[in-house]
Amino acid sequence: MKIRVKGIENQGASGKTNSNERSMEVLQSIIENYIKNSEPVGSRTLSKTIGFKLSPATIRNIMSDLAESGYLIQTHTSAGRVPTDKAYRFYVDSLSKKPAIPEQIKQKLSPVSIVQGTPVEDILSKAVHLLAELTKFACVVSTPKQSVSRLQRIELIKISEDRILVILVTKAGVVRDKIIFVKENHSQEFLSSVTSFLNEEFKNHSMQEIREGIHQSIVSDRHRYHDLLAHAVRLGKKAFELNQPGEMFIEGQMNLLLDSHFHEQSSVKSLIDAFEQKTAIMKILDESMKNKGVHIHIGIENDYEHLHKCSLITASYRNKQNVLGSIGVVGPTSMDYKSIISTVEYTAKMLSKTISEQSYD
Amino acid sequence: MKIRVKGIENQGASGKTNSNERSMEVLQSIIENYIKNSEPVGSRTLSKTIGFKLSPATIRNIMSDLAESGYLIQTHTSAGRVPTDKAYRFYVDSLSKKPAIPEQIKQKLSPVSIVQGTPVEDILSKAVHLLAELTKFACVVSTPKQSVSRLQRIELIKISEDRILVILVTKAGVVRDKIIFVKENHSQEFLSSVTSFLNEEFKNHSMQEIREGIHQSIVSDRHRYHDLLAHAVRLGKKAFELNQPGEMFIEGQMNLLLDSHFHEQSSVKSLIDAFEQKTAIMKILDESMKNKGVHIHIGIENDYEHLHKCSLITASYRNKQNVLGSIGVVGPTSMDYKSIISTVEYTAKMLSKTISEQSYD
DNA sequence: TATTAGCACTATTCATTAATGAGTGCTAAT
DNA sequence: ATTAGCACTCATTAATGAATAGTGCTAATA
Repeated sequence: MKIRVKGIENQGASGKTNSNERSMEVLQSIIENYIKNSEPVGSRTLSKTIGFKLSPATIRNIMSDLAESGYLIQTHTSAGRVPTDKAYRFYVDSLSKKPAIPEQIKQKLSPVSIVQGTPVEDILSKAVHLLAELTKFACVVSTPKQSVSRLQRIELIKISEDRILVILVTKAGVVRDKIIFVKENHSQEFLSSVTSFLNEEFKNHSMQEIREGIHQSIVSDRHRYHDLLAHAVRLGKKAFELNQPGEMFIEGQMNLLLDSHFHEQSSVKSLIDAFEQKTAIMKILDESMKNKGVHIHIGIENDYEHLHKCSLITASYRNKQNVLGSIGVVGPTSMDYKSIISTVEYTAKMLSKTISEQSYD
Repeated sequence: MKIRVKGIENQGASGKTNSNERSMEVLQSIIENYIKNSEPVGSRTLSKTIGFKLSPATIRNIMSDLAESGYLIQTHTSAGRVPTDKAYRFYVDSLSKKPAIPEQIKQKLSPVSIVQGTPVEDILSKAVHLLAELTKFACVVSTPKQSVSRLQRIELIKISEDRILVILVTKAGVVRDKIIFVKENHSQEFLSSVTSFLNEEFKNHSMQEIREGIHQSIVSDRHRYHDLLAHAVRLGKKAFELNQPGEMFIEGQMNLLLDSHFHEQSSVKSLIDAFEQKTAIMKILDESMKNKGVHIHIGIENDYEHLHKCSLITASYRNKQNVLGSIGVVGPTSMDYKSIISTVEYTAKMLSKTISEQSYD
């Protein structure tokens, strides 16, 4: 039986790091070649692209090993090799220095291009649009979670006898509205006093805290306030109740169709499903908020089956106080990770900067 | 030279309405057949589907005439015939009685399924989502134009020394916000008095009127109000300045990809462009607000070249007072007009009903 | 001992060809 | 006016074979 150093994995077992490093380099070349041309790469081609430092035969041997270790697959006997998700993971993990952002992209993403006073939603929408334009893939951005954002101001506006318009303004600059229905016919003056009570009491608290704290207020402070203010708290409870699920903007879905990797009928159908019920992507965006930096989900790593042929690159954005949401790219597993990663990262950074400038504190 | 009754067009010229009616029926059958199967329809097939009332040969003659009059084309010599946009126009115009809406659709679109107190944007988004689900095409809806909608309430909230958050609530139930920048450091009390002045002055007026009238106020009323209120009007002017361009929600773009008619690379590219720069579709939606009922734009009738392979079915929605916007479907020219038309119509109706119930008057 | 050249083998792709079939247009018969 | 019949056209399909790109293995080589 022939003994061979088997690619990257068992570098510990065999002392020979040399042949191993070479395997890694070959794998990297294969991946970059495939990313560039979207075609299975063969030994001869590869030998050429690395400048004939290794003969096709040698490369074949290495490739064979890499295939055995699960980094490459062949679509058929006489075809070249294609990187697996495992290969992409290796590739991404071994990426160290990020490429410089092209000046053109920098300019497009410059926060200057956003008019002062623009609502946060519009900024997000613009950012995700730009990202889609730059990456030529589908892009998503999640709107700031209400629960974490801090109250800047609440307004209660009487609309009719039994309807009150609630407007919540958060420090992040997000305005949410909702109508609540009430049995009592409160006067606008009464509502105004409730408003100032709620503002005094809860300004700068997060929605989460408010929702949890408001019941306490009722209990502990009941004796302090007269009956009217008990009413007020009940009203406030209703007002803060709106726990909006958190939205998501999608842009450039159609870009994916131009990509050769999604030409097969089946994967198109998958993508449609994935975007249709947005929960899976939303979950990934949420997850991305928990840690700093860029997050990368490659193909099969995604829990959601319909995304098995996609990779997602996400990064969170924030204002001075809090992480607010995430922005990201959805593309084929063979996307150009190097440039996409840095584009997403830069976009998120600019987005954070812009929003921080617009934030109310 | 052979003389023949040439299809539908010259029915005035030849007294023989009989053969003409038959042409129409044949054309109708061809269209419906094509809509159903998306395949060129031949004389034999058609003879079968209409129950052998006419022989293939006769049908061939009729078809030949229809082709000459521009209602049918052949993709190649030995293929069946395909309806032209002109044919669809004829077909649509001759549609009279609408089919009953299936109970299932009625249920899905029932306004009951919308929670009370939902912001208008959310209602629109839900409606367009449902429409896309029902029609399996791409659907669009335009948000209420600000200019026509009437002011319910304006609020000015001090955010920082130089920033004021303006919130406009319209009678249609739309809430818009914007930050304005000011040089003077106004107190919140001052802003409150400005707020009540503006509310008193402009409640129930359309944004359009307000924008036009506010300058007059400055001129004519300057002597009536002291200096402080002149300030107020200037502030108001800035506040009402925001003439948001009117947005559009798109849903189900991906549905179009599943449609066989858009499989060719070129038409996909066209569609992407069409949805990318939304102005063309927006224009059609705007146009649709001017008249009641369902509007139909078939293929080549669209001004915008990228939409030449699409038909748009639109209908406006309204509250009790005003027409607010339009909702519509974008699909292939060979869509099932009968059912799509009635679905769009019904959706618009339900949407109007829902919004009217939510409206603030 | 690692590398490489050489060769047999395999599977795809591409162009060519031929058969099939759907459909038309025309002419003559009804 | 309608229809049957027939020649003709063109797309689609399947089959064939040549060209091509690739592998795996073995033996020669540095």
